[in-house]
Amino acid sequence: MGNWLFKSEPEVFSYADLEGEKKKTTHWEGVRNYQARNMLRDQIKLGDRVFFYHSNCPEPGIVGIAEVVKEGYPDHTAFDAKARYYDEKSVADKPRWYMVDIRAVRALQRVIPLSELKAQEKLDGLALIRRGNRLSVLPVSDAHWQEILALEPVA
DNA sequence: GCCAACGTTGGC
DNA sequence: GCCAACGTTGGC
Repeated sequence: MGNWLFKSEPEVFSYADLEGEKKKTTHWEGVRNYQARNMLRDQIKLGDRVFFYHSNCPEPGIVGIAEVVKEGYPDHTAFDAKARYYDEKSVADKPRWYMVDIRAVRALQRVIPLSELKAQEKLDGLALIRRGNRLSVLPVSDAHWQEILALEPVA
């Protein structure tokens, strides 16, 4: 089973928004980066776990857990000329962009802030805290997943 | 294929 | 708002 971290700007789509969706499920649309696309299309599998991360906000950090309920399929929002994520170079018979569906599992008891993740020696190598990594979809190793969850309990 | 210009991400 | 770190684009 794979572990991932998905970034979202809470002003655009927050973890609470995910919980408010029908069946607490959404399609992870709008990823327009080839590395992230490859993960969505090829590597992210049904049942994989996802940390939901809030970026570009007062307290960036991990706020919840979701799971993959549908594997990679074409991101149809790229086909719609009126949609925010329209890409004229992606067409239905040769889609350029992919997405998966995720469902909310639970909110964390507290936000685990980026600053705290950075301070953990045990999380060395975590893609999120490697210099300059701006991908919105990132892998998380089993060991790192466990280490992060171990940070959750409130003292 | 190189590389400068430009746009975006996202922490601070 | 600033700016570092990328990714993309397009001229050559």
